[in-house]
Amino acid sequence: MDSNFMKKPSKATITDIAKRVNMTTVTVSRALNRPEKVKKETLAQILEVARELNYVPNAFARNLKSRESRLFGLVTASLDNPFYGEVIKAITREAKRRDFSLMLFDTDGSAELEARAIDTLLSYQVAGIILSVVSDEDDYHPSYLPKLEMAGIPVVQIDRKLADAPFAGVYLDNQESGYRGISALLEQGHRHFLVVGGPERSNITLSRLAGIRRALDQYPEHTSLDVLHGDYTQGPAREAVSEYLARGKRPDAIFGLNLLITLGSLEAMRQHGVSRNDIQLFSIDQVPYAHLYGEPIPCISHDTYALGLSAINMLLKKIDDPQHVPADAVVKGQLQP
Amino acid sequence: MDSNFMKKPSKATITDIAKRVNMTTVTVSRALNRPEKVKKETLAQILEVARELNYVPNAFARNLKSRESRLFGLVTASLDNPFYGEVIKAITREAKRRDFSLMLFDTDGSAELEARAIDTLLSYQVAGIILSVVSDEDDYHPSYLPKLEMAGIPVVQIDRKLADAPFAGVYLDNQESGYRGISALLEQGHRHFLVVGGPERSNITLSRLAGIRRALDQYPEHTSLDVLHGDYTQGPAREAVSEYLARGKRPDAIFGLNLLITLGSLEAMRQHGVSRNDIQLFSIDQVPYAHLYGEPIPCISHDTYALGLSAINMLLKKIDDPQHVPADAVVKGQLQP
DNA sequence: CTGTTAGCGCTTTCAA
DNA sequence: TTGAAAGCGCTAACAG
Repeated sequence: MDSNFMKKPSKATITDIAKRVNMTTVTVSRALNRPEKVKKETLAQILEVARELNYVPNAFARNLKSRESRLFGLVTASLDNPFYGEVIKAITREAKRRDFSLMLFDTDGSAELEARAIDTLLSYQVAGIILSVVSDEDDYHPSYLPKLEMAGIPVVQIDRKLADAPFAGVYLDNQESGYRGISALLEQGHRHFLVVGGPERSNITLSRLAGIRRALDQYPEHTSLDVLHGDYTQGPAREAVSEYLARGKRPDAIFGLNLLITLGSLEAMRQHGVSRNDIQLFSIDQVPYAHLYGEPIPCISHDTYALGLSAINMLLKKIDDPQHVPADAVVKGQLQP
Repeated sequence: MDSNFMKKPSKATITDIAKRVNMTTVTVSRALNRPEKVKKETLAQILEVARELNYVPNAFARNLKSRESRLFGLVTASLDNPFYGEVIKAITREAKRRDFSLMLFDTDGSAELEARAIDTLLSYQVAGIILSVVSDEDDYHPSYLPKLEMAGIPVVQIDRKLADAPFAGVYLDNQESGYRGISALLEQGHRHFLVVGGPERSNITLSRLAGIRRALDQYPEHTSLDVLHGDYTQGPAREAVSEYLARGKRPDAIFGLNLLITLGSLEAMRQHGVSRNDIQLFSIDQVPYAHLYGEPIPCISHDTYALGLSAINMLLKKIDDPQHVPADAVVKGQLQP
């Protein structure tokens, strides 16, 4: 091929340092890792030369030998979904505290990219993985699963649950959120609902819908329910709702089963000149900054920072004690405002 | 097929594969990397065994030998700042396309964490770094700079420019944005302004202010300008503006020099019962979803996706052709609405 | 306190 | 088409 012209900016190694101080690499390695095991003067000398040469340890060499990495992997379908903002914050903070670094992957909703991400993470011998899969439908059986199980590294799932994976996870209280959301709307006097969810077979959507149906079934008065499905993103939700409104439908309230769906619904309402006085809007997940704009959108909000924290702590616990068998955790929602 | 009784799933290596097919590691390695250089049957055999054993290449061993990594580093002060959402999206997408993985660091505004992030990236022999530093003040001279230069790996800065670093970058058109923003407000008839910026000595803030002052100086009528400083985050901006309003000050318009500052200012206004009819609000950077809520906040918006794209492409070009000396790029703002 | 030896998993000549 | 030998940078185990 080509490009052997690339000058290799030969980085300083412990061998270079060793030569300069007339010691062996072993001593240099020790000086760098267990300073107390080296004579003070030697140590000082080595450290100085190291600094002089801008020495940076080679993580690859170190890991190859020690079989231990300080790396976590985080895989999500969309890093830019505000829902994950706080999650990521929590995870990076805790990882940092424990001196781990993070490798982030945005799978952009693609199962193939998800598989690639897992492969890469595995090849980097990560100490643990936090995983939010692209689909939580029952028939999603990612091909990497056997590999991942066999690798024997701790995995914690968040938000979306893989149907048949033996990993613990942190999830939302989906049924309950649906139940409480629709109940709040019922209390306000609304009777006719449009619920906009994710994919028809997504378990999260199914659970939330189950909660909603449970509340409606219990309710003594007559109610009605229409349901639209999308893919948890804004565009499809907007289109579906827009088409629905175009058909002249006017429910009392629209219940978006996640943040982006709600925003998409709101867009559709605006397109059709429908105000939030005409149709009440309700969301699962809080719309960022909404409170700054006047009328906030009522919702079941989730403490996503806590979710991230819980996940990373499960991972860390598992790493500290591999015997430990973590149990699933659930983050409960809170009715806003 | 034989079942697997191994309790400890020690990872398979090419040595394991080699044994199973009665070949050497060399052949296995070749089969995996240059399939065309291996006899078809051998290849098929090797690939099958590899799959059977759930083989995953060890990136560390590979890199140690080949001195070439498929890793990028991205360092920013706050991953959860919406400003970076699209930037990250663009970068992850392009990196993915070229089969690079991303290591993300959130320095949380701490110079020390920034230094650690760079060290880690260097130790992982990353192929390139995209860097948005914690401070763009002239006297910020991070200690890692010599190390980073010496490492000789491509670095592209974004948004915030390190005063004395020899790296190219992608920046915003700060002076111009200030100029155009205040001009828009002047045209609307506003004359008395409060500008809320970042740190007093931040070059970005200085540039934007310079643009603002230039416009005001040119303006024939009498105008006035107050300036408050914060740190580019929401809390301090809110406090500063709140205190300002508490003193009874009522400018015609408040100009927030970035998104979080504007949101903080808006919070302060709400605290003091000041509506956006009383005081016009203007921002640099677009407030996400604001248009969905009615009255959007007028602003100079920046195409942050383009910014990220530009940065990653500079990096890739530099990697493809190390001779290439990239020039700084500037992303221009756009007046909204 | 310091050195010797050995090897992690992989790739790279060079040779067959 | 395949293999033998060597070594990337580092650290563990055992001497001394």
